[in-house]
Amino acid sequence: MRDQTQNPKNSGKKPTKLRARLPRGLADRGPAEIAATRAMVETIREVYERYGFEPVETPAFEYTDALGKFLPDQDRPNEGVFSLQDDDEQWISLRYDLTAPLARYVAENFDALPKPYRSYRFGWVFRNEKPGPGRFRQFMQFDADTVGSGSPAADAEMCMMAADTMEALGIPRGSYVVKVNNRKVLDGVMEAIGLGGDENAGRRLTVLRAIDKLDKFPPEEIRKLLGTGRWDGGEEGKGDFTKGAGLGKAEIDLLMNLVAIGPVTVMMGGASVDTFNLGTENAALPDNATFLAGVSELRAIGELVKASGYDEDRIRIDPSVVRGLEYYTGPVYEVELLLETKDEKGRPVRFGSVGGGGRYDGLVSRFRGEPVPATGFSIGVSRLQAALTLIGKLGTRPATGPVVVTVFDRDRLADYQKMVSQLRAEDIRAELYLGNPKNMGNQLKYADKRNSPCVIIQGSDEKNDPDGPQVIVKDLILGAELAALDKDRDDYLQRQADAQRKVPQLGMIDEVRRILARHDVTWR
RNA sequence: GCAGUUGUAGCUCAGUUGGUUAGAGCGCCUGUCUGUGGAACAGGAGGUCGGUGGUUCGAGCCCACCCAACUGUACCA
Repeated sequence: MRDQTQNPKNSGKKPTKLRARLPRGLADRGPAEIAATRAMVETIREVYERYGFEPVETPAFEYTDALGKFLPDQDRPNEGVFSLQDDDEQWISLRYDLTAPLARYVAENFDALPKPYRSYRFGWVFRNEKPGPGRFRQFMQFDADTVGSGSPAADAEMCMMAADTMEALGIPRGSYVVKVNNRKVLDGVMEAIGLGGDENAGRRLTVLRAIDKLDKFPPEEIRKLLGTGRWDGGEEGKGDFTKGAGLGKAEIDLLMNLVAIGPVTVMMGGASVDTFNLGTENAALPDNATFLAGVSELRAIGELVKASGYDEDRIRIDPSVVRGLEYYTGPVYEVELLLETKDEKGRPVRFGSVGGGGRYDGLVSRFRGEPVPATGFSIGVSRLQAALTLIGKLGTRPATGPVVVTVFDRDRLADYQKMVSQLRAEDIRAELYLGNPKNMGNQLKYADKRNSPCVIIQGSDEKNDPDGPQVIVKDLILGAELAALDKDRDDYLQRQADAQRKVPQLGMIDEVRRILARHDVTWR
């Protein structure tokens, strides 16, 4: 190749630029999102503190075996989680939730902690899965857990706190619901229809997965999943086939009856065996010990929340709630947003679950020889934030930028810098224009992009004003409104006068304050 | 993972039956503008046409494979 500078156009190979790009399922976050997250986290934190929980944080990495079932095998060490091998060849993984690390922390510090131990924490968690709309490979959760109490009061408290948190975040009563179920209820029913025992563990899992999809598919599709299986192409042989649980019609009827009351209000405090719609087929069920234990635990929770004044408009029993399949052992809860809205294409969007939790009595015990009951609740901060933004509960208005002091005469930089300092001393966000000051237009464009409330200008005319040094304070927000306005003469002239005022330099701070107050700018 | 759809400028998209040097709008940069952003006008930068190979005198267009994104589905502690 010859001299490339002579013919840059046809010289062929340009040095290949590195393409700036982000791995899929991850997202950058700008000032508006960061501010929104901060506000949400602070609100949630206040509620959790009020309930007596204290903060504790654990790192993003844990030994893989401490996280649970994912012991990486050689072929797919990163299935589901992000894992890597440490110097000493031990596998460590990025946490995929905040519960398993807490269990490790509690077990490791068991003797020093007060029991029951009540703590909260928020942070990023990571899942190596296919991302989708609203599903990321890094997202934020906010958890609260009570370790060392098997009392239904601990579970009831989680439900009430979930409800309080939703309302603190501005979601009106009736626009959310905390749904409560007990794993033992479904386990008991499955035992009663002959799915008990280790040899049926796989089928039980299939049943739970099918029931968990009730909010996604109509009942007839769920029946297919409970029976022989389902084609996702809509008809036989089309698309992917999901193998079913292989249940007969009578068993499917029983399960569907039980679960069908899902959306129906069940009186809290009145939960009994009769509450559950079991049909007439299976008289043996009310004798099943697991089922009865589940019902009795639900009743206990129901009575507690009822006594505290939380009615069915906030907390309900819903036998269709399944939640995580791995470690929940008893009560499970789920917070669902009932709001609907439209996406940018006008299609209805349902937010569904924005949080959940349950009792995980086995998780801490794994590390210790003794039983350690625990219950916890987790809010999907990222998902809830997306929902709140969409329904307009979180401001999407970009944060107001700093006051920009423009540079008119290059050799008077020191004067301008001094003005900046004066503003900062008064707790006003301010900065000197640091770009090329050759014309005023560029400086105003910059301030405009920064969302500045106003700019300060001082040229020689103002500096040498017969009435003493003056500055021009230009209100950019008002100026923007002015540009959009229809020309109603008097109004226009009045606003124009307000939008840019010449004031004595000594009155600069006051004038800036006036503008900040006019537009309600606080930078908080 | 499986299935379907789609890949052309930073963004949204044109691009004829395969035919010279691939276009538009918006955005970006520069100038008109050594005293004013959101306006106007003029100019400019920016493309391995997702990648590789093939068919052809000739491929953005046809074929094969690969990659990525989107949608559904599976998994989801």
